[in-house]
Amino acid sequence: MAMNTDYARTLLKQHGLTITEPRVFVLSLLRKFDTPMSINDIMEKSKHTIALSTLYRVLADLSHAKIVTTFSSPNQKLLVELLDEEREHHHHLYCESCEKVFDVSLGEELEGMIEKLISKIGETHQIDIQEHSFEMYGSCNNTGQHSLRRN
Amino acid sequence: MAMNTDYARTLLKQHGLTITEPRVFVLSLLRKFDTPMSINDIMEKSKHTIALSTLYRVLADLSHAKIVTTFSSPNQKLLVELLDEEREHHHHLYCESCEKVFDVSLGEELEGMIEKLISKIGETHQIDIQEHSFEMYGSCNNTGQHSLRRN
DNA sequence: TTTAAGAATGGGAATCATTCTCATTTAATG
DNA sequence: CATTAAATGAGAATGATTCCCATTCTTAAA
Repeated sequence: MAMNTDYARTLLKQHGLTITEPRVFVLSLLRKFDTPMSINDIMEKSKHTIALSTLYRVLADLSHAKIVTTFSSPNQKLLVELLDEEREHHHHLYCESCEKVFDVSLGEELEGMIEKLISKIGETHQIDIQEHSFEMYGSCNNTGQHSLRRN
Repeated sequence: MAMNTDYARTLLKQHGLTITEPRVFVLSLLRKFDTPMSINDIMEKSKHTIALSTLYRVLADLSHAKIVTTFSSPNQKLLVELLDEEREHHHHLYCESCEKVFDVSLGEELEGMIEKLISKIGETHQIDIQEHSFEMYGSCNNTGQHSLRRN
């Protein structure tokens, strides 16, 4: 899997993280597929050349540096996604039959309303609300069958 | 902890579930505190007289019967909440410093917009969206923590 | 370039939540 | 109260994540 590693190296440097093989691999992979990936996805793609414990540490580091975000799917699997500057604020739609995750943007109007609502709710509860997530769960017409793992 | 068990017994009967001590205890407890509770909360309140495996089974049963709902807090802890008919559709606000969970209603107008938006998104992605969740995360003072820990 | 010091890694053990197994107990029915 | 299926308790098994530590790699300075 020959990948261009410049993207990853630059990103790491920009965030003051040392450039190591596992970090570069993970970032390049996330960039290549440009979709949320699970621990297992990444392990498989690396052909298990990265230690599992290292992968967790790498994701924690990238997450703290705000290079990626992590969240969990309805079946509690950890998913990781790049957090580009250009990538706009979005939410997730899970298909529980084909097990895909789709990025969804709500659009300015609704996001604006939500923001306003959130600050009102924050005041009411005396809580500084830093984040919110909106997730949707559904199923496509692939009746209950899991799709073969995609590349 | 003397509790009135009529509520629980009636509820179980209504849903065709057998009336057993662990089920009655859990439902009475949820009713008494009327707030989302974790596995540990319930175990502590029961003074560990309920077996842990039983508690998981009871929650699974109650959940399938739609007597309760389960969801997880940002630190991946399972939370359980009663699902009354009267209890209106609501969302959750997590305070990550005091670790409380608040029920929040968005109000008719916004919920309506969201519903409309959801059906549009569903069409776009050819997915039948059955559920959605909207969650807010904040803190009442300033200490936060992520699910991926790194010291 | 070489090197020293700190940072990151690999591998495996430890931990934690959840599920499973099975022998025993209990609830519902008549 | 006897029968039968369902539920429970206890602990083992599983699976995900974190921890520990000896070894290796990165970086920055010499």
